[in-house]
Amino acid sequence: MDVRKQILTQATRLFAGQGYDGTSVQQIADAVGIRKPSLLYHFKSKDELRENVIAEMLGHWNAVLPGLLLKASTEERFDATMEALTEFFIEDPDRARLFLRETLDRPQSMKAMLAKFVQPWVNLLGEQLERAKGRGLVRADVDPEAYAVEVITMAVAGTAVIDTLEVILPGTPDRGSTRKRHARELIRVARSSLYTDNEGEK
Amino acid sequence: MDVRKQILTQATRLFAGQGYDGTSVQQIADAVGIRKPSLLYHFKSKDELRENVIAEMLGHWNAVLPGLLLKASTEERFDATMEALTEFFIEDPDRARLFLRETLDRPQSMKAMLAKFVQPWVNLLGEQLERAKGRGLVRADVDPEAYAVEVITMAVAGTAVIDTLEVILPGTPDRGSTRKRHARELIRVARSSLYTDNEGEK
DNA sequence: CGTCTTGCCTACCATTTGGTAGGCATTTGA
DNA sequence: TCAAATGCCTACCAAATGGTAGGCAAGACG
Repeated sequence: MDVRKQILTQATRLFAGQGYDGTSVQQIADAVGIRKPSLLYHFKSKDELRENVIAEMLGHWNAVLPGLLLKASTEERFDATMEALTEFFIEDPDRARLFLRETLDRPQSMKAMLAKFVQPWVNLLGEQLERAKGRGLVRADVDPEAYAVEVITMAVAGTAVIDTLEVILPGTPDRGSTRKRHARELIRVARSSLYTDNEGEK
Repeated sequence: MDVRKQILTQATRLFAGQGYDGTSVQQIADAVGIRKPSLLYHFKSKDELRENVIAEMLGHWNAVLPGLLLKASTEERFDATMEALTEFFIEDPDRARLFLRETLDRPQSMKAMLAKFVQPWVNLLGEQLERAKGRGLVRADVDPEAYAVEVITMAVAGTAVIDTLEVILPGTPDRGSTRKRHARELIRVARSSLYTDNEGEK
């Protein structure tokens, strides 16, 4: 079972970095250190391998996300959700790249996945935000679901491309601090555009 | 010269939709209605075709952007820049998808491009924002360049994937209105997270 | 007129692609 | 102990890939 895991790891890395079409089964086998047919013994086809790579990432996601979203929305600490979301992707930017590529390459299947796993939570969050709006906690002109979409996009895409976009940031010493700078500003933008000024800021 | 243009158009469409590696020269030729070697008569290689597709998009960009950024920063209407940026991509989402794919697929060459065409403008904007901060127009905790990166990411990636993410937005009637909803919230987020509350809001 | 260039074509090529057939050890387990 | 399953291999395959060679018609032009 160890080899299977290695294949998944290498496939994830390569798919995230070069895309599905840009990666050959041969390359993955080379990275693992086995022959191509050995790889195809573990995964019947390249497509099945892809599905397993995605499923693995979804597994991580689903293990963490629901609890977070629920906790955040009941306690009305919406920004905590987003911090956790950001952390999930920053922890391993390959996740973000993979997710983004899948969205670009297979929009239809991604729609199905989003409808199943993400939409219910966003709707729940939307209701909570709508209520918080009534109490003056959240800005009146926020479009809750659209806001969620923007923030998710910012977190996923931002993390996927930050290492490339860092050339824009002047005088940032190393990669780690660039990522931190990105994470901090992302959270600041998300928070300050959501809460009314007297509240959300502590 | 008409055929050449058609090739570029179809290649742009297909590269944006399926990626460079996911698109074959044959497919592009089919879309144009010519044979593969005829296409390779106009562009010596697939890679040269790609370069021309990118160059064409960059041409549009460079014709519009500098004037906008300059105007916006001298008049201190920073949000106007961002509205224009958003419009540029929403006008043709293939641009956003192409741009995003290129960033994922060829980060090195994208870095070079960004350093040359985008970074100077972001730095200029950064200085302006820093000054505006001193005068209490812009929030004190804004990281100007990081902010620009977040907003650019949101505009490009958001537009690239909005048609897929729309399943998250409940009860949006048609594609056009989903895009409008995205554009409005994007601008709201960017604006309200930049300006201090008494100013930027009219 | 005749030659040259342009633009497209058919025919072909080597290489790489995802995938299969089937053999050969090693481990499992009745 | 002996057969079956496991895990990896070599050898192969058809199809598709990016790209080349070279022909052929039509317009440009001295």
